[in-house]
Amino acid sequence: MPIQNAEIAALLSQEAELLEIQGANPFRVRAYRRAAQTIDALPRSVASVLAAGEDLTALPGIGQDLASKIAEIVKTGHFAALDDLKREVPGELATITALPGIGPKRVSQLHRELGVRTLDELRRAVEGGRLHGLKGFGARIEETLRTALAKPPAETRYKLSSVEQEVDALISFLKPTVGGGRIAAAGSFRRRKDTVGDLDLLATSNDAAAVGARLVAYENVAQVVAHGPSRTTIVLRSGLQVDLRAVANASYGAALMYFTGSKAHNIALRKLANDRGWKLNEYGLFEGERLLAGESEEAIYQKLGLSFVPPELREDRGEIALARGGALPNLVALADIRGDLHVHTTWSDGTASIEQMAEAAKARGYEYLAITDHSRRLTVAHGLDATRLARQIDEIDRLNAGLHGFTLLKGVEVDILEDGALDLPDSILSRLDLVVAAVHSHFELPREAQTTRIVRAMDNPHVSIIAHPTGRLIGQRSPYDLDFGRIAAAAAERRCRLEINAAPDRLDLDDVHAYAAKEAKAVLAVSTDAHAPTFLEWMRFGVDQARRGWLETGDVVNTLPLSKLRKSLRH
DNA sequence: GCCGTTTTCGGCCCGACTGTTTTCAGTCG
Repeated sequence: MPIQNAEIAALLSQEAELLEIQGANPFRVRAYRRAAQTIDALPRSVASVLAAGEDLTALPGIGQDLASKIAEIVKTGHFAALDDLKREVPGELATITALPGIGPKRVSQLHRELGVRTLDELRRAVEGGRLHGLKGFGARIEETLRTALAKPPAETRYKLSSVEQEVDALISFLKPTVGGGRIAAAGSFRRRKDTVGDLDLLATSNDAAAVGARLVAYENVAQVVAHGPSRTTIVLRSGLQVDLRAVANASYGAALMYFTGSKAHNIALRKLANDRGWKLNEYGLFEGERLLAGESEEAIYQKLGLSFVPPELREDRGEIALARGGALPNLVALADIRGDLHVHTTWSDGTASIEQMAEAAKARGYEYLAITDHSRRLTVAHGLDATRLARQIDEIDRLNAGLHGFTLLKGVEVDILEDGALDLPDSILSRLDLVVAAVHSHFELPREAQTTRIVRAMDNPHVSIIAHPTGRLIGQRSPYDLDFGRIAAAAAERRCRLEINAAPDRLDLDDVHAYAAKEAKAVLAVSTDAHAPTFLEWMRFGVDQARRGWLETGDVVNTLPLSKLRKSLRH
């Protein structure tokens, strides 16, 4: 099986780690990191890009040298330069740099002077008091190490939806200290990434120190990592790290921009500033000492000759070049969504009646709502057989007669069986307005079989949408093995839509896949998969991911008004 | 190692905080 992008990226990252420990040119290290990031976010597999005879040097941050190294990895499955490097620098040293307070310099020193190569050896060195007298290692660092070694920090990311609750609580807690100033969440949270590693808060206040002091006093603080006059870092009991930065009002935009990131986007912007002989930092855009812009992000982008880049696009995936030409996509927004095309009711495993779901959808200002209960194979969810589905169709017809300015669409979420056949006969599917098809079993099929299975399901002309196409559950279940390029191309050909499932623990497709789907000219549907009326609110999480995938209204089928949606569904 | 509407060589984002030091290196974001 061809090597996956994530594996290539991991090899490049390892190379960067070891080069850094070795003391290599930091820009060379960065080049490997950047290449790893580019490959990781690439919508198509590198193997298929190469197979198509395309040139990797077209990708940002990949030149001749890296292109040939990546080609070597794809061809042989090995990275000779990394293997060589591992002979000079033990690969396990990289695990030690993950400890707080220990970076490449100290790890290299530990290796050089104490022969430490692994976490275990480090633990023995600390316990044996062998760090005493080591230059640059004082009592505090030793204590930090002792703590970290006893309980290694788990690399966890938190679901966007759960961080959102924490943000609301923190902001209302800190609000009293900012006076007339502002407070906002930035970082990957503001970029609406599906998961958040740590939370970045920004405040403007006349009394910056007071904001930090208040954060340290927050009841859920488990640890204060750093606490200075303008920056405070704490860890909450939940394990979530919170970084607070306070600046003056005149720097709000610059600080928001800096703290929103991404890091790669910032570096690219600062380089643009440099090219003009200016300097960009979290306090503003400067020509010498003179402030050119700083209070708003808009003004800074404008000065740099760019249109405003929505936070969701700030990943250095080509957005800066487009912003220079004023050619950024006009991203889909929550207000563009006219209905939900995937919800459940008490007819299967939902908790509310069709009427209650319709009521909630109407209250959201929707024009339509598709009722898509499970099919018979999903017995645990009381899936519908053809007979019950026929009764539900009659029930919806009856309800529609009493509704005004709002329409219930007749649908189903039909199981895709192991061989790609559907769980209900065409005779009943043909009576529906739309058919959502989904994989709920046999997640372990090999890539070829899984891909063919889903393409076969799309071969059925009744199938309108493939639900949660990769099957991932964030933090719980990996996506099943798929050739997503084939899925997206097949969807485009058959005019079958691919879903962005907005449920916070799915967000499936994710941003990168959504982008790839658009590239393949497939159309998407953003749906909540709500099993209760309140969960219709999840739509915004789906729209967030759609925006991160560069989608515009034309890419999302449920931005269409009802009449056009109906035409589209008929093909 | 990458990259060029000043450049194919010489740059490469920038600052806060900590700890261990007496002026700064390392780490982090």
